Amino acid sequence: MNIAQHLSTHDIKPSYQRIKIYEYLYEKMNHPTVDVIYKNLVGEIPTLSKSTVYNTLKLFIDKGITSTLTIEDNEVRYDAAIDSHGHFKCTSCGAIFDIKYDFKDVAMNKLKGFEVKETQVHVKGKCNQCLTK
Amino acid sequence: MNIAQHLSTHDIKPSYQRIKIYEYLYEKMNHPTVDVIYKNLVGEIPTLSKSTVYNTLKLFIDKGITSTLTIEDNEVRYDAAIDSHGHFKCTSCGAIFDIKYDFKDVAMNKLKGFEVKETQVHVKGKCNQCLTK
DNA sequence: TCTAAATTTGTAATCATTACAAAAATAAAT
DNA sequence: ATTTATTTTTGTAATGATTACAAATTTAGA
Repeated sequence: MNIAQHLSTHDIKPSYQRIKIYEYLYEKMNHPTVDVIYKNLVGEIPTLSKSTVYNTLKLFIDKGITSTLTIEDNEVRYDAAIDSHGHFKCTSCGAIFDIKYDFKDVAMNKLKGFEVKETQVHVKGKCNQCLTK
Repeated sequence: MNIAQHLSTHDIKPSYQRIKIYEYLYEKMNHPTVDVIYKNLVGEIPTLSKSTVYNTLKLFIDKGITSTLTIEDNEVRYDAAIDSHGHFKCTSCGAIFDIKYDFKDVAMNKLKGFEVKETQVHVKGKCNQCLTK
């Protein structure tokens, strides 16, 4: 995928920092926190500021090409995927897995007459690998 | 329900503050933040400290009689209900509704061999009342 | 009543995030 | 090509929620 083009299409001027940040999100798909993004890019962009990371992610969210997940009370994570999917966090190794779910099955009985804009499904436990150790 | 007894049963000494805080959680069922709990009780308990609210909620969670939900990135809310249920937050009036869902329907395909400890379902949108205004 | 333990409280420290203004970079205009 | 305006980035300070911690208070036991 051409990232500069992707940004432009969504009304975001493709600056160097923005391209790098989106590239990181998109290629790693590791649901990073701001801090993780910053630490991984500051080597390549020595002048990078955390403010820029915050600003850029906020812009991405405004323009609809990034979403957030808050699976742990104290850390916001970012995701280049914006389709409805859930997340599993392994409490042992910390890894986060995407999970698919069918929203039709979730809670529709109670939500008659409500307008649903966004759903988040978060699951915690132990992953396959950690269990077999 | 006898709150002092409920606390005792769960290995929590029923101090005045603890009873009042649990009573608030249990009777209001309004998924309050720490700040909301504090502001609502400080009239009745003038010496109350926010530290006590934090300490007490942490204790309740440790002992398994309270759970948390983080439907908004920046505010942790508390719930005396500990059974698996989801939450809908109206982005217009701010009200939070409990919603039931059947976890069997959520994500089981991907989670083969995983050990699930906790699930959270968060939905945002507009509630019935706000839509008909 | 005295002593020890548990609980509560207030304040300071921490940490993520936001606000904001200056600096740097980019684009537009002459 | 130079100046001017606009956008983006950066660094620092401010904010706000939460945690750490030690002193004060309360409760329980001897």
